[in-house]
Amino acid sequence: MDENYSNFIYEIIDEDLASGYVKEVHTRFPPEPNGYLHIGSAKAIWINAMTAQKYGGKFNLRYDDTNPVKEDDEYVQSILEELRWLGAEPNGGIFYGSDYFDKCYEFAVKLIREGKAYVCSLTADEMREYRGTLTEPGKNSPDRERPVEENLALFERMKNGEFPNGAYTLRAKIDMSSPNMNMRDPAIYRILHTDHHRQGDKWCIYPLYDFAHPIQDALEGITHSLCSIEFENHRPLYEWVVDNVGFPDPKPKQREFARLNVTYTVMSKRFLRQLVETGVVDGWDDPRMPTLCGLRRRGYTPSSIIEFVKTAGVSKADSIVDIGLLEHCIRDELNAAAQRRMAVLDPVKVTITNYPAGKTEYFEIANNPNDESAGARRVSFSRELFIERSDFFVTPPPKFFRLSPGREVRLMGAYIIRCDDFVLDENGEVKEILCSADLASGNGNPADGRKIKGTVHWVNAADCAGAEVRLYDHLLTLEKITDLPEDKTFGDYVNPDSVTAYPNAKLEKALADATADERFQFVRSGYFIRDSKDPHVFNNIVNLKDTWAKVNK
RNA sequence: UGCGGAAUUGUGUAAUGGUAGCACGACAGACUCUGACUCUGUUUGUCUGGGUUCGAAUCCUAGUUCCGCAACCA
Repeated sequence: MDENYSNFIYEIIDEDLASGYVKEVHTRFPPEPNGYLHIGSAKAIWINAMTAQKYGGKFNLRYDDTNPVKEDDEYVQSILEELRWLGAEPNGGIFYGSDYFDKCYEFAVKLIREGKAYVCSLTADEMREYRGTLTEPGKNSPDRERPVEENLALFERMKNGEFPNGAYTLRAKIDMSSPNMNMRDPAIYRILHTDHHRQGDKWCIYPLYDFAHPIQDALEGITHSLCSIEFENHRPLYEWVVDNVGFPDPKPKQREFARLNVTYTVMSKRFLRQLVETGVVDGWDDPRMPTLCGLRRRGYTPSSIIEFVKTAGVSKADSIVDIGLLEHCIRDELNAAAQRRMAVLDPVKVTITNYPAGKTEYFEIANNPNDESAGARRVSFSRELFIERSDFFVTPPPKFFRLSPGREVRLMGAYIIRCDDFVLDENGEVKEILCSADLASGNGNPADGRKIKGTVHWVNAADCAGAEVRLYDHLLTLEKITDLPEDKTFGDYVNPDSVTAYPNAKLEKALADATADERFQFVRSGYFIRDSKDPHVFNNIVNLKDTWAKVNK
């Protein structure tokens, strides 16, 4: 990797390498399979995968599946697919946290033997009470000094299923008066009589994140465990586990970076799930979702997402990156690579009065003006066409240089036409525009050398029967990201314009020149269709099917 | 009121004692078979107050603001 995205992460790695503490850098991406990956996940993936790549090391995928009540196989496959789609092949292997349950159990027993863990009978409420508060120290559990033999016996009985959920926990014996709440004798095992998506009913006790994660990292030989900032307070506990379980050097080291936030959307799986479950969106891959599968359907390429994450950068400061940057990244790429198609979204009829009825001719139009190798396509032309309603003004505003009475404009790739007249309907709306074409100039430049300032896109009316286009407007727009009152659902915070636009967005008369009967998803000239100050927004339409085929080889 | 983080232009991010740079956006101009793309140019920033220093975004000091932590979630 050529980019220096974060010195504060490289620093420790460079040191470890220089001192010889670490021979080969090994990172991991540890998603909990409890939902679909989103663009925030892409940041974590990129940081871990690219760090490994930069140092010529390894990168693991590890499903962090230690909580069977929240996880599901449904998500396991999608996570791997999306990792690969992003190009982050886990060259260090694919693992499951739950495959280390035996080891975790063994290490827990070891801690008990050494007097570093004890079985506690406090209820959840009592434990909270004993823990103290942010400003007051906690107090020791009455079970804290339970003899080792007793702890061992009790823990084994926990494992054997002799107790109901919540009856006991196994706790690390650290310091109930630590200013870091995570160090106040954290629970490391709990009883949970629930089948595991992978382990079935083998276990009824499950290790908690703070215990399982450092063990998983150490067992896989992870040298640098890069995670998001909310785990920074957990780092001392992470190190406590690694040290006290007694892993040999090089021990894994945790370092943290700020999560990715993007304007007008949220990453929280809890919220995203709510959108799916309440039917606000069609599913996790709804094009308005910030999930990777949603972005993929919307036409984002993996490279554009990586580019976005890379450009947004890495730091430890809270920030919200403008969605405009994401759009810039895809525009930049599609502008160079995507094939153009013309489509008229809000059509008004144009009749070429000096063109013979019944005649059809074809123009060759470049698929991508920036890329000759993309070739050209044949586009049919006849007496009746449609153009964009916004490309014609009866009384043009200043600096408008498209069509209006008496003015000339270029039909893209075809004739120059002049508006001679127009017909209004009973509501005073323009119903038809009557034009004459400069047939002598054809699709070339005018013979007399006059300059034609405007160019508009168009479609042959004959091609339009039955064409259907589906538009996906913005990503979900939210007014508030964090303050969600109890009595409100997530849907209450969705911009109604964005939501209602969706089911109504099938445009009956949308037209595509090349394959009029196919359904397209649209990107305009490499530009996503979204709110824009420019009225002339629907220009060249990118055929995403082709783009996908190209990008996904 | 405890602990741990973080504050650089509209947004994001560089610069570890030596000209505050880059990207996105915005604005202006050129170009153009779309006004897009491209090209050129411009504007705006070191949270605050002290201090050290020839020189401070950077070091010291006192504040301010924001984020995270009191699950048997991750």
